[in-house]
Amino acid sequence: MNHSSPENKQGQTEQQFLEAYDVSQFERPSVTVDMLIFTVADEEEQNYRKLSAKSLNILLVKRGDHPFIGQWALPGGFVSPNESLEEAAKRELRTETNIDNIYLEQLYTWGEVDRDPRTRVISTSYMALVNSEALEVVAGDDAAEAEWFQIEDKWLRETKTATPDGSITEKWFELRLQHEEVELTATIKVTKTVAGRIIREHREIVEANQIAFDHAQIIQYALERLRNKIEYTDIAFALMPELFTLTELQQVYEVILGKELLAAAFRRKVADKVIETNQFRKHAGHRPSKYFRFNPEWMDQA
Amino acid sequence: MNHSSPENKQGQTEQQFLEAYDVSQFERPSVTVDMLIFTVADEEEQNYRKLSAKSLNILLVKRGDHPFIGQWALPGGFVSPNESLEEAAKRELRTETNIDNIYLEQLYTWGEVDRDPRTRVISTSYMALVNSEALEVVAGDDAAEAEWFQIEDKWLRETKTATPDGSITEKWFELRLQHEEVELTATIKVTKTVAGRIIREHREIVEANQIAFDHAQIIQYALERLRNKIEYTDIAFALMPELFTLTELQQVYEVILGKELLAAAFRRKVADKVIETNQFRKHAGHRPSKYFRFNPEWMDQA
DNA sequence: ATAATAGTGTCTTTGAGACAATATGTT
DNA sequence: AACATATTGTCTCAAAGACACTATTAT
Repeated sequence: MNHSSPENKQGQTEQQFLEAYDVSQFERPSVTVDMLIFTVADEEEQNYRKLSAKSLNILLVKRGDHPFIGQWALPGGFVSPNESLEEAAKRELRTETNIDNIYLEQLYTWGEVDRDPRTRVISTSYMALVNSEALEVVAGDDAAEAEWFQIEDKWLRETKTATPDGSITEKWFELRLQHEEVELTATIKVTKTVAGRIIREHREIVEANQIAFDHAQIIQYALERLRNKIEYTDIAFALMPELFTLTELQQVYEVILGKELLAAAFRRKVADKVIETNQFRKHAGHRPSKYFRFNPEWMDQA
Repeated sequence: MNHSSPENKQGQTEQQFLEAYDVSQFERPSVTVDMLIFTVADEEEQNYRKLSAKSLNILLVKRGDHPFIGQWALPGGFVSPNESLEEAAKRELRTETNIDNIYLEQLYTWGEVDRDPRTRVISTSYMALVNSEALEVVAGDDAAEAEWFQIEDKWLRETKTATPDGSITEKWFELRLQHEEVELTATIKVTKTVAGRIIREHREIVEANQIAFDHAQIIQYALERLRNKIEYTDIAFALMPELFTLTELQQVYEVILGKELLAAAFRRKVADKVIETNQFRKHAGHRPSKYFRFNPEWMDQA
């Protein structure tokens, strides 16, 4: 990359320009990262031989200061001047989970002017997926309380209105986050506008109980992304331990998609993505199931 | 949302806290938006009865000042304190195209520490799609030169290396942007790492000629997103004029996907998404083709 | 008449859904 | 033996790919 010799209209070379550049000439917002750390966990054990159900969980921290004091929020923090966004995300992840090498993906950047009452804050959200065995490793040295909340994202209702050149579809979802006795809820409205050939989507919090900032909205967005991506990528395996049965894998798909799948078709679909081992999950009160591992040779659309 | 009464450890109510909040306590980066404005245009007319080929184009502006003076960059600018990210993107769009109601989607936020030599700049990129009829409406009052560059994204080569618990796949792409006599090129390396069950992707500029900042990388990322999304959403129609023939629609898919499609299958696939009109495209030296329009009632996975 | 595209019919292949049938350790 | 799940086989249906065939204009 050569960009040295020429001068600008003020007759400055690039070096002169950069030396004279006044960093403070524009007002700048604060920038933070928010972490959506998901895992799939077993729910309480049932009667003696049934399989335990799975649930999708997200890590939240209790706010110890204003604003939204006492409410629950996504873990996160400010991006320092000398670290990239992704480095900041990884740093937050380490602080919260002590786990290092896990799936991390940038989700979206939230930039509404008044999303934080303190000052202008622009926040980039990252989604991390950790496998259920890591679930115990909660919260590092951080003073804040951190807990796993069980997620339920319930479709409530939908309206569709005609407009001159298209339509507006509004969908309401109820997000319910639960940890022991604590239950957080929020209602989110997703608006899809078709005008001419142009489709737009907009997300908005109708009501939030004990969920800080716009985080209910962010969580609901992440859930939708997760549901989409699990269908055409291999992220599901990031939620699995090293060895797993195909039924466990299927349960993970089911809890994320929110619907039941047929075992036969499911097994056909994942057949290429897993490698059979010769170990078995035993002592379960029924036929033992074979353990599989992820097949790293598998490549989507290779 | 109630968050009023309680006090924090310093005994402040929320109101007291907010009044005392020192905005300047953290160093803050600059935040910008970068616009990826795409359109599909006819290439020069061929011999008397052949169809004209289509090409994918992107709008770039020539830099009039350091850094990267004289090179070409994505249009964009700083986000002001009183506008949201999306508002900033729309404002930039208006400045560059004078078009208002077009497809706009947030793509990704780029946060490497040294991506701008002036100061720490975090940039959120937005992708806009404009229909070919709007192509003439280039560059508003902005002093900068703005031009449409024809895009070619060529796969160069690929290497795959085994690691203890997975593999590393590197793909090289050559991005070539052309406007009349001006030709910009860049080589981008996309690295896909499989380690255990975790897959990561990383993008990096190997070499860039006359493309400013990390913008070659951003463009290549946008192209990949565009290729993906055209397969499972209706964004293609945002690139079409009000009325279009099915062959034109197919050409748009082909130029974005970079491969030829079979007409019969293509027509079946889009059949539900379009509405037949009774107008025809004539005087073409061959059988006239029927004009269609987008069917706004169509809903993916309704 | 001919070039060149528009548009349809149909055979094959592939993959998903449905569901029946078989297999097997634990209590 | 009975339970509860594991695993496979097969029929059906829908969508995609391949390709041949028919239709229609301007020159």
